Amino acid sequence: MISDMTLIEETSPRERIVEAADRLFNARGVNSVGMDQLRDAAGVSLKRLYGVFPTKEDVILAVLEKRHRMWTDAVEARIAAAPDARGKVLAVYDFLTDWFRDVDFRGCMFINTFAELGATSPRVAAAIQEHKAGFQRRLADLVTELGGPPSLAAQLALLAEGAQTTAAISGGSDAAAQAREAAITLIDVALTPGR
Amino acid sequence: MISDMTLIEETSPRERIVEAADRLFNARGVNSVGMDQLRDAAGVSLKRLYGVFPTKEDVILAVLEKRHRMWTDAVEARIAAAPDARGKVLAVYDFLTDWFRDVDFRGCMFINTFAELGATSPRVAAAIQEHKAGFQRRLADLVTELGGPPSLAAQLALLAEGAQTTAAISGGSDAAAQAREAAITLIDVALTPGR
DNA sequence: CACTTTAGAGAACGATCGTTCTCTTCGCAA
DNA sequence: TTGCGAAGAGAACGATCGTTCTCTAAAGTG
Repeated sequence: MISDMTLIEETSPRERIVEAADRLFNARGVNSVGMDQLRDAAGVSLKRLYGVFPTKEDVILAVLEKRHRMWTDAVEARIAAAPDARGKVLAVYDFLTDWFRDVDFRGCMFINTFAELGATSPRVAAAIQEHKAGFQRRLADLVTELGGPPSLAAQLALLAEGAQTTAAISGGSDAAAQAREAAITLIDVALTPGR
Repeated sequence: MISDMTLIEETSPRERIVEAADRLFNARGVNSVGMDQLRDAAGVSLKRLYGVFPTKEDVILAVLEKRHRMWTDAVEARIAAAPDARGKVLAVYDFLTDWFRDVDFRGCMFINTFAELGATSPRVAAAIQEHKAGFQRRLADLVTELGGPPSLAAQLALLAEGAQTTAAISGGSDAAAQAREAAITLIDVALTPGR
């Protein structure tokens, strides 16, 4: 025994499960992926799978947590790289542009999962609402730094959400560019002293 | 025999099936409703159900068609009641306001169904894309009447889509009002000669 | 080495799904 | 009345789901 704490040699079973679940859930939806396929994709026995996650709902919640973390980190990296407050707000749409170009993009998993389980699983619904609320809060902070009113933040959030569903359904990554253009207009108007 | 054409005495079995399916699909999602529950809700035998719709996918397509018709009719009624071109564009968001207030509102069924079946059923995916494309075309026509550029129509569509997902997930019908406000701003800027 | 614990492989279980089949009843033409 | 086609009620089927159980091999401990 090398250490008394659990040691991660390559990648832990938990990580492999979450990673495989993320990939499969994103590609085919939550309900279309069975636990057996999860076991095969993760290279883990069913016993261990259920040892780590007692329920499929727990797997889903873990995937959503990971998505939330990666999404937030990627957006924050974009924001941090922007030079000024205005650029920080627009960085959100730059992130969307890159994201929509990803070959694996199949829409926002939070929106998709809410459509599948929102009416059935309260825990999943709450996690999704928390994610969206967190994004809106972050956007509100950025808008406040910019000197804009809270109503502007709400409008910018609508543009981001609309871009995600439009990109998912109609395809094409230009939804992000259109959202960015609209955001620029809304910001300029909100920050113009006259009117 | 009263007539040689099929006579609709009360409501036809087909209508009853589609109406029940619409209500159940909207409330719990497409995959969570079985054909047996559909039979019970429609008051129809399984044999007749499968006689009218050979497949569950056909039921879903029929429900989407009905939704598309009712959605389009309701929006067009709002548009027709507006006095001028600008009001006709804003009528779209007035419709959203009313819609989100409906106690049965559970998000846009097209978005929800795409999340559930978009990756699995090409026919369903195509119907959904056609619905969204039709909305964008109608919006583009209204914007053209207004004298605005096509890019404005795309931006206004993003606001409408974002309002629908936001209202579905975060609840509250104020998403429509926020979208309307943003739309006013975008329209005003696009129609202002200077700049 | 003997023994206990652990974990892997996968069969099995009960539920539910979409779909089909069986059985029975009913309405109606001859 | 007799015979027949249509339709309702619901059992049944095969597949798949989430979850649990069994069996066996391996590994750590005395």
